[in-house]
Amino acid sequence: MINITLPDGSRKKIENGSTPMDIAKSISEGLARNVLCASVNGEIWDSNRPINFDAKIILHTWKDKEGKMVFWHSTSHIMAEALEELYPGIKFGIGPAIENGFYYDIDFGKYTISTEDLTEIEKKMKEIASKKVTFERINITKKDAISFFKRKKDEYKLELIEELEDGEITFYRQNKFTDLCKGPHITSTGKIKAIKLLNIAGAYWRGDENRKQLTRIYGISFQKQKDLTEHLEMLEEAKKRDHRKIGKEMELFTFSKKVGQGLPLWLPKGTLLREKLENFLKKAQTKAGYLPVVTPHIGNKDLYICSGHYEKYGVDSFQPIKTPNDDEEFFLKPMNCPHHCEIYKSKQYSYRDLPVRFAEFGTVYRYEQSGELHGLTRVRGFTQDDAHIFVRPDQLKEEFISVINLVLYVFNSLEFKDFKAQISLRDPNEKNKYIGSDENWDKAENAIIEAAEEIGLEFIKEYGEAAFYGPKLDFMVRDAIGREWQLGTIQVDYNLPERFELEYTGSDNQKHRPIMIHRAPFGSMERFVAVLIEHCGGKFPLWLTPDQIIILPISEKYHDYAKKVSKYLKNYDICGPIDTRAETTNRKIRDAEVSKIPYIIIVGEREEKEKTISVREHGGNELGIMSIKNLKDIITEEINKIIT
RNA sequence: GCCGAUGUAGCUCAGAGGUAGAGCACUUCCUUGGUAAGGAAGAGGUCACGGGUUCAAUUCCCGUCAUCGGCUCCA
Repeated sequence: MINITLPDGSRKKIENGSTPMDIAKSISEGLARNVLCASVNGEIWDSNRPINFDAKIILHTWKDKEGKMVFWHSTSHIMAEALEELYPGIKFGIGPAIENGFYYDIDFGKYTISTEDLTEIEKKMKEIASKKVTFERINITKKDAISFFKRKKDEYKLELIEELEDGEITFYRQNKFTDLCKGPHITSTGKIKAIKLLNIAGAYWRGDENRKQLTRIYGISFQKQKDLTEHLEMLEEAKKRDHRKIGKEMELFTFSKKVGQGLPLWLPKGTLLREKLENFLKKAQTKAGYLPVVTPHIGNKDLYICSGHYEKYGVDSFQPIKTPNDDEEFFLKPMNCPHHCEIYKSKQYSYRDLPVRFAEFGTVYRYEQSGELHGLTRVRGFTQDDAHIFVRPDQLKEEFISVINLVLYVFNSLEFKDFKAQISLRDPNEKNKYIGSDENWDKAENAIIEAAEEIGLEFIKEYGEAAFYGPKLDFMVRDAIGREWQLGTIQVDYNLPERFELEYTGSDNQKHRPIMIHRAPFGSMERFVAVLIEHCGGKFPLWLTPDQIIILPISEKYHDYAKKVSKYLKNYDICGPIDTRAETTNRKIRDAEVSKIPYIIIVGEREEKEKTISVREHGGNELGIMSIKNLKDIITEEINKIIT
């Protein structure tokens, strides 16, 4: 007999060699039906694999990430089997589960494959799944494993095996398909009831661009058809909310081949939206003691040699702009911090002056690889809502806390309710990758962690994700349809103050070095607007939307009255067009609804006579006849609720 | 940058070796309307760009550029 402990702390004695499935059955039939895999002393485990030692057991179902991952991983094996049947002789790379589904990297050799083929592969997969066979775990010696894949002439698997220790190698087999795999897998292929292959892409073998590019097929699977339908609907919804599509429809921004790839052009409506965001943050920053600064778009080469960026990013990233006569070299600025350091240096500071906070909506330019550009989320010229804060070491934690609070204020105001924080720390094994002393790194990392803990911010730690000059705290927000985006960032930097020899005079009358905090709550205006568009599907909150109202005169006779209404509202910064087309009212209403304007104002004979307006909210809710002042009050009150 | 796909009117897209079509939008006219598409007419395209094959290329081939899906990268 062995002892097992369940997550609720309860203990059970079971027969040596029992499986997680046996344990599930002893709890309930329902659980046994749903269990997909288990954690055994923290190791992920097949539900039909015997346990012969005392262990802590967690049973995983579809509800757990582990359950889904195993389910999807098993589906990728089924895809591989289907592919091998359809395209004999192909070779396999790796086929893991990912956040939403699975993929397999395949060397198709002589075959070419396109999206049209996916339907047939799916069909084959369903056929295989419906056979309800088990995934069989096979322990195999390294020698036998090698000879197996030598027979298959699969150099990719052979390469993987080479790196494994003899004795720890396992194969998994379902039907005729056998794969190198450490598992675990679900018990029966029959659990996979709904499969969808999503797309095909190229992927380098082992992520190395110097090695062969394999064909990657992405897919997802579910236990119920209904779940697949829902997932596909979510993808549809994401497509509808795509900021590139909405940006075009709502005339927010555009791109031009002539201007250049990755260089967004903000249209009037987009600019209005962006300026509202900027003003909102400026106001909050003023309250928090930030000082506005403005710096030019280029900087002398010496500036970047001093900052160390030139050395780090080198001639590849920095193409010089040369002055005609005296041979000076300038660079488009890829970040604002060196400029801000020089602003700091322009005067002397006492310890009483700190923290000093310089804020600038600074536009920067970075050469992103052409294949990486994507709408507004990845561009070559963008504006950071940047600020650099210079603090004394004893102020670091406190200032970090107030920056976190500012970021949280921004997210709350913009209805991003669901977010998490990631603290990026050094890779403890590769400390030489970073600049700055060990001691400073420790201090900075601890300050961030303590600050986050102090205000009760939930966070995860990621080792090896820090910038080369310091640790950071990034915010990931979850949007309305569940996707995660990285937005705001706060970074501690001991490096630049050192390189720029920044100083303040302490109470001891000695020179001391400040610490610098880089921070950007939005990250970049471009990226943030993109995420905001997708979060709200183009239906912006009232205080941000470029047009809050649209006025629809019933006929031409009421155009003058419409203009009066518009003028009145404009006095209170309530803006929007008048639809003067010779169209029916129904038509104008429809178009106004499609354009997502929050308030539709209809004026005709009655309204003109009574000096009123008829108001309808976006979505169809009629507010009825009211005075113009009444609507003004409704709108200003709603806006004031957010912007306090 | 790499692999693959795509590029036709302002937008969404159809089409074919013999120099182009729809819907929406736009303009004009008729209609003067009451809470999600009134009617008619018109205008609008070197078919991304540059080569090649051909009697003939927007269509086939090659290259370039851009976009999309990934990979790699990201101060």
